[in-house]
Amino acid sequence: MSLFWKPGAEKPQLLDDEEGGVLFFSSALSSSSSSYGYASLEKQRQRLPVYKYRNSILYLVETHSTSIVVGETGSGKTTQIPQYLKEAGWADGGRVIACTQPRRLAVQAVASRVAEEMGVKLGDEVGYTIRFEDLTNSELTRIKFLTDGVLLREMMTDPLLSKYSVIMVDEAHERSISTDILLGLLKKIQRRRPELRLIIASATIEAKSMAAFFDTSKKRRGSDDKQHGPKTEPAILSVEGRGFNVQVFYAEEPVPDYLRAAVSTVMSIHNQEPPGDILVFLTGQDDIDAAVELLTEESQNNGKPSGGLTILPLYSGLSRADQDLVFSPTPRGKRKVVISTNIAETSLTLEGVVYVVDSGFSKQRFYNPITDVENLIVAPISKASARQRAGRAGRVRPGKCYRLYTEEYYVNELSTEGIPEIQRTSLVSSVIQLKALGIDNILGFDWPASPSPEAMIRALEVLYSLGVIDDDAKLTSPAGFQIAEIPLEPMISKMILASDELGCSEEILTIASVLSIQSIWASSRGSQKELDEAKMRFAAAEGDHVTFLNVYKGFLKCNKSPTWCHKNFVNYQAMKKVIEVRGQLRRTAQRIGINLKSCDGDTQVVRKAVTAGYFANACRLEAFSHSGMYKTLRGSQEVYIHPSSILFRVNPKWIIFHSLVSTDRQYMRNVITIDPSWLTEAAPHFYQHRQPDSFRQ
DNA sequence: GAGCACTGC
Repeated sequence: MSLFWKPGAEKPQLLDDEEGGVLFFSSALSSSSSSYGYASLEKQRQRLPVYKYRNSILYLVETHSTSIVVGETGSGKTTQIPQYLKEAGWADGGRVIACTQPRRLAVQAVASRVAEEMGVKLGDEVGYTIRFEDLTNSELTRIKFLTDGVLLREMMTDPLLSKYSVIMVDEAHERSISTDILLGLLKKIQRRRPELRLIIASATIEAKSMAAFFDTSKKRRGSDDKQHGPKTEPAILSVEGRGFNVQVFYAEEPVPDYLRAAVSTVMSIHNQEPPGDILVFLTGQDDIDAAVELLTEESQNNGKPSGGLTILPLYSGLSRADQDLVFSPTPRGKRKVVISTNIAETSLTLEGVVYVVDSGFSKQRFYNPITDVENLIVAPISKASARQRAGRAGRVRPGKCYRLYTEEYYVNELSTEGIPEIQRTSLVSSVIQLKALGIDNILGFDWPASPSPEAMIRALEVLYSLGVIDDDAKLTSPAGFQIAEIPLEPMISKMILASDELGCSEEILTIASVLSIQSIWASSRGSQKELDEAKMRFAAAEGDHVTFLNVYKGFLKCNKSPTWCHKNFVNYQAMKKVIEVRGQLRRTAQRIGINLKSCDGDTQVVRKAVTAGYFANACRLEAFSHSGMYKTLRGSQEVYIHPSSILFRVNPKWIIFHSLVSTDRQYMRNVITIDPSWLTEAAPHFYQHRQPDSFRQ
């Protein structure tokens, strides 16, 4: 540490190439090429821990089909390994080195860093591809960063990924669905392309289980020695990180209320510890808002005026402006406290954090294949998560982590790693993707972690009912192939397909785009009542989907004006995204032969198209229910219209919902009125046998 | 009259 940064001066550019969490200092980023010369960049590269392993890594990649690199935060593996490979000739002869990331932001940030280090223009020799953005040049690009989802899509046109010589799958420990599917498929590709090299890079992975997955040497024992090719047994290499030491403290006794415990822990840190920001991990918006309020109270009773704390919430539902507040520098004499969801564990990196308070819980998605319902449940985190959270305290100097659970609990109760996403979600999208890649035996697919047979069977049932697969579980033609081509949930894609015949594709493309955005309403600002009133200006008696069409129309009519959005409680950023997604879907729709046509306000055909995709979510109002209770036609599950819906308290007799949110009750979000006769029209195989009973008026 | 961890094509 011979370099010191003078307070008040511009901070040096910081770029986290490990967790995918990146903090941009835009001014530093744009001026960096002029302020840092090539030599200093080269020196920076050599100071990274991974530099010592350069030759070992190149040797392993040369001699092994698969290499597993375990590198802790700050090791430099993501930015350096692709460059080492390039320098060693792996990109010669027109070949390309690929490096995948789970997140778009990480792809962009790492690519621009590497381009800068190599002194080339981003998009030439070094490029990246994410949805909506392809900054590569097929002639020039030798190192390509991309999201793992994009690489999966690329396999649809080039199943063997033949242009790549080395594929590095980064952040593999996160075990996202796309990463797992990608790993399964890459293992298959390796058999056909022995010259392909894989690098699995991760922070805390159970390297041995990953190595076992890629180890095909046993089956080939005896022939291995005679072959001149690479060893099929994976190599494992560990690279140390560059983070500072973090001292971990545990609760002496189990904590009855983690919210209060978190607040009092923050207060005692504030009162007893030297300066440094505090990051608190809680589970969700509710918890966080409550903790902010409680902490604000406590800190005001603390003697000092305003308590010396700047307290900020952080979760994805916040507007961009509110999220950006956590990055603003802490005022002199103040201490910043950020109370956050898991978003600060991987997606966002906060500099200046010295203390972490870890509740030990997070919200996790679980899927019930019997009811086909996904739930968000507060559950204990894994040891890997706990370590990751603690590490957030050691980015700028040695830090401290306070765990609101006992050491015994950590050792005995927390699982080593989380449950892979593939075992916690509906498999409908994954199955259709594999089918489209020609993997017909889904049950026999070699997954890094197998999903449950129940979930696989349920996915096949759903796809069959949508007409995506036939009696032999093969993709139908053309419908199945068309639906696989659209990058959305198969139910939405089916809706788009149906809109072609019904002559309302323009409207359905709008609805599909809105449904794929979190929310188009500006919810965090102003009172709830005002938002509700604003919504009523767009309200359609037919339901939320048609209401979305009215908002979209208004947005176009005012020339996409931010002022109009503000006035109408519409989220401007979200609407811009709707336009973007819609544009992409429109191009995809045209490519697969869908006629673009508007139904000019005929909402009946629009609702029929929605029914074609979501018939399984049909509900009927209980005849004598005063509380607005509905029952699903399939399964007779008790459900209620969510208060955010335009049809809340209207309670039409027959409706279809887009999704369920389960809390104390099952709430239907985004509902639309239908005529029950459309159900048998849309899905005769699904509803015919139930007609006598369920359809009585 | 109540609530949406986080990604991604």
